[in-house]
Order: sequence, then structure tokens, then C-alpha cells
Amino acid sequence: MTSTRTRPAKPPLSRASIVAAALTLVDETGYAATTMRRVAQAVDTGPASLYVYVADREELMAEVYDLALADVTLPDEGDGDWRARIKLLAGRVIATLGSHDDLALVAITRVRTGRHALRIMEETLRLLRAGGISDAVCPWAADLIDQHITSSALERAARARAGGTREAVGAELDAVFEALPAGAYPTIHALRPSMTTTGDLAAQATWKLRVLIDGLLVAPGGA
Amino acid sequence: MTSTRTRPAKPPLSRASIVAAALTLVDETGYAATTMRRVAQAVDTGPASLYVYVADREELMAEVYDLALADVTLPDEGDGDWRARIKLLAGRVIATLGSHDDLALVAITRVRTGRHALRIMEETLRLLRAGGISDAVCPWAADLIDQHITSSALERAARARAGGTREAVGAELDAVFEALPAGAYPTIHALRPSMTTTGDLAAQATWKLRVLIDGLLVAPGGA
DNA sequence: ACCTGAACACCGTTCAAGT
DNA sequence: ACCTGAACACCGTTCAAGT
Repeated sequence: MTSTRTRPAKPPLSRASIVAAALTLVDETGYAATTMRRVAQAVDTGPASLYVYVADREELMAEVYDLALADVTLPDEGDGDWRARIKLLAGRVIATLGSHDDLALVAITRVRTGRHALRIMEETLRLLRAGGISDAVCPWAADLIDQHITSSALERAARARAGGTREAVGAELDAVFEALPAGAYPTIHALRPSMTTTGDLAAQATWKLRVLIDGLLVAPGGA
Repeated sequence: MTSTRTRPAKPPLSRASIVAAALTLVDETGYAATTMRRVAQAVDTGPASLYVYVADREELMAEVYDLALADVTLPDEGDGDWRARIKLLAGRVIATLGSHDDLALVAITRVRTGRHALRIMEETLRLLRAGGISDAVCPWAADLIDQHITSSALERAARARAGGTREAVGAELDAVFEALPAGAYPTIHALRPSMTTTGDLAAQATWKLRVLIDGLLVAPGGA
């Protein structure tokens, strides 16, 4: 015991500690509420000090995004063929991003060049190529999968945010559909039982990935 | 000439005129820059006055979103079978939304129950059903298509925003890929020629829709 | 040389006070 | 009854002035 301090010195400010604090804040208070001022508060400094380590909020959030992706493990040989592995990988990214509120919004406004984003992109392309998808089409396919991941993560985050009110949201939407004139919207009316009964969300997610990945084989450049 | 006024009286404030002014502002200055204060300025009043006609910015933007969709024409009998028509419809919605900056962001934070959104949803479901997609799966397919429309519109808006700097963006990304160690990212490295050469954007968009729609037939509940 | 208090130029929304 | 000026509680970012 060379020190008599009863509380540890707070860690010195650094880019990594700021990014980590921001991710925690995203989880605790949401993406929109994670402001530069609140992040500064979380690391016990003033907002101006953050700008020594990050250029702006967008850059900070891009770092937070990539930190979140660090949790994604790549599928391995035991996980099946290339299609099964791509589906598994995409599912994992959706689950991970979707658990951090609207963090996936970063993908909409930013080209992501972070370490983990690249790691996942490399593996996606590798699997596509292993599956015989032509070189010209691989980037298109990866982009399509990435679009699906982003929108699905945001959908999942919205659902998580609704949380306990999930039934309320479903009921509200069902009420909208019920109120629609059956003459003008016959199909919505007829499908109403299946429209709101989101039923098995996992089955729906799996089905979507199947359409996307198995659909690669029917498009030109597919096999 | 019963009036001697040299300038017409400005139209009285109304929900419709506010929404129309907001859409114009989105086109001229962008989605994020379309603030309540600027919309108020455009209709020659103070920001507080808007709240007589709309509950908040989110509701206003939902109205703007639906107004934009008014421009989308549904395909007709001459446009081919159900798959061709769904692709055509989706393509039109993507083109329309994508031409109004990030207006498609509305779809991420909101359940859209506007007149035109419902009109398009009804037609999508009708075509899916006409194609023999099972009732249980139709809502899933419509949702998948809707996700694709939203993310593609946002991608297109981002590209339009880059505008003249398109080559610069591509070159920047290519530089990132080139700088990657070929050892750690062999596939990205190998595919680099095809990665940035976005080549024919229209062909890519068509290819994606083909994967999605033709993929419906290979998934369970498809035919 | 490094850090930051205070300020700048904005936001969305509310509500008391006017007409 | 309807409308709105002024205020409230925030933002992201900058920079002069400190240590």
C-alpha cells in the first residue's frame, strides 16, 4: 500500500475511454440522447475537451459503432456451408447492432471503415466467393446483405424500444387496418389476421434471410 | 380589377400549405436542415404557430413523406406479370423517396399510415397474393420489400448528396481498400477492381430487386 | 503545449399574454 | 377563440484565455 487514496484516480481521458463511455450511454439512454455534452459528463470533463480526441459527434459515433461490432464472432467450419454461415453471420450482426438502440443509423450516414466492419465485410465476401458468386456480383451481394442488416437492426431496436408496449403498438396498427374501408384496401383487409400477428419474429427473420441468400442463386452471376 | 393590391394576399395558414412548404424545403436545403423554425419562416409566421396545425416535427415529416409518395404511379396490366410489376413499383418508390434527400428516414422512426403509403402497401400485397405467395408470408414479403425500399432510397439520397464529388468518394474508398493489408483482407483486396467501380448503378439496382423478388419463390410459402 | 470556460448560433416546444 | 412573442431547456462546435 504505497497510496493512501481511498478512491482510485479517474483514468486519464483517452479516445478509447470516451468511445466506451459513449457506448454505455447509448445503451442506457439511447442513441439520440447520447450527446457530446452527456458523454463529456460521463467522463467527467467539459464538452470542449472531447474535441481533442474526436473530430465531431459523427466520428465518435462511427467509433462507437465499430466497438459494438467487436462482439460479433465469425461462424466457423462447424456452422455449415457458405449459405448457412452467411445467414448466421448476418443474424449475429443484426442482433448485436439491434441491441444498441439506433446505433445502426451510423451505417446510413457513413462509409464504415472500422476494423470490425472490415473484418465482417471480408468474411462476407469470402463466403460469397466460396459459394461461387461471380466476382462482379460479390460486392453487390455484400451491399444488399449490408442494407438488410442495417434496416433489420433498426427495426429490432424500434421493437425493443416499444418494449412492454409491444402489444399496444400491434393493437394500434391493427385498429388502423380495421378502420380501413374494405373496398379500397381489400388485400390489407383480407390479410389482417396475418398482418399484425407478428407471430414468431425469429421465424420471420430467418425467412427474410433465406429469401435474400437463397435468392442470390437465382439471379445472374449466382452460381 | 376589384382590388388595388399589387401583391396577392398570402394564402392563409393551413396544414396542407405547411406540409407543402416543408417538402420544398427538404428538396432545397435537405431533411436535417428542414427545422420547424425554417418551415415557419417559409410560410411567413413564427415557429409557435405551426403547432396549431401539427403536433410536432415528427408528425409534420410523416405528412411530408406521404405527400412525396403521391407522385408514385402504380404499374398497370401493360407492365408485365406480378414480379415485373412489383419490381417496377419498388423501383419507382425508391426513385421518388431517394429524390427528397433523407426523407426516407421517416420510415425508420414511424409506422406510416398515410394515404399513399397504404395505397402502395395494398398494391404490393395484392401483387404478392396474385403471384401465389401464401397469406401467412405476404406480410413478411411486403415488409422485406419495404425495408429494401427505405435503405435503397437512403443510399440513393446519400449518392445524390455526394453529387459532383462522386468520383472523390469512390476514390477515397478505393484508397482505403488499397491501404488494407492484403494478408488480412485477401478477398477485399482481390475484388478491389469491382468494389469501387459501382459501374452501372441501374444494373445493380435491378439485380438487387431480382434477388429479392425472385428469391420469394425459393423460400417456403413462395409458390 | 495542452486544456477548457464561456460563448455562439442554433434547436423543438411551451405558454402566458395579447388581439 | 385564435394566434404568437418570448422564454425554456437544450444542442454541436469554437476559441480566447488560462495553466
